Amino acid sequence: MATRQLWLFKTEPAEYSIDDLARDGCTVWTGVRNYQVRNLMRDAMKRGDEVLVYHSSCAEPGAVGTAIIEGEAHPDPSQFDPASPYHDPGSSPTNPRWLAVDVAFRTRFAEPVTLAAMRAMAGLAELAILRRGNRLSITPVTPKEWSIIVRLGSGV
DNA sequence: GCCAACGTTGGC
DNA sequence: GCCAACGTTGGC
Repeated sequence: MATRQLWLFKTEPAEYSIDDLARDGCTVWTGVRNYQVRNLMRDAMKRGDEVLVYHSSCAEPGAVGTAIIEGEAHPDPSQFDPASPYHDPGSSPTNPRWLAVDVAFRTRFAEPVTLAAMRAMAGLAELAILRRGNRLSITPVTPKEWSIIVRLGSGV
């Protein structure tokens, strides 16, 4: 079995929250419009990779649960939809510019792991989203970081 | 290819 | 709403 990779996905809960994902069970993670993130999805993300779901741009930013990648990256349908805020008139179905992955709900943390709590953990000093100026909506997570955050989320 | 202007992100 | 940080755009 290939090595399992771990990721952190940011989402604005006003737009799509962990509760929405729990309700839907599975969703197409659309709207990535950054080339670095697209390349991560295309080149590094695999079925079975696990995801920390993080709420950003909200009253209490933090990690709120986990999910799993259901398959390889595929063209993001929202880029072709003129009614979508993610519509990209410069992209065409024969040469799609943007990709999406399918993500399935796994767990909702008993306690949200707030940004402040993560900053307070020495073991998370290198976590990508805590680094100054980080703006990527998807970043890799190490197994050690994953276990710290999941343990905090379990309320232990 | 440089780089200034502009737009976006996201915490506070 | 402010602002730092960074990506993208477009004139040259």
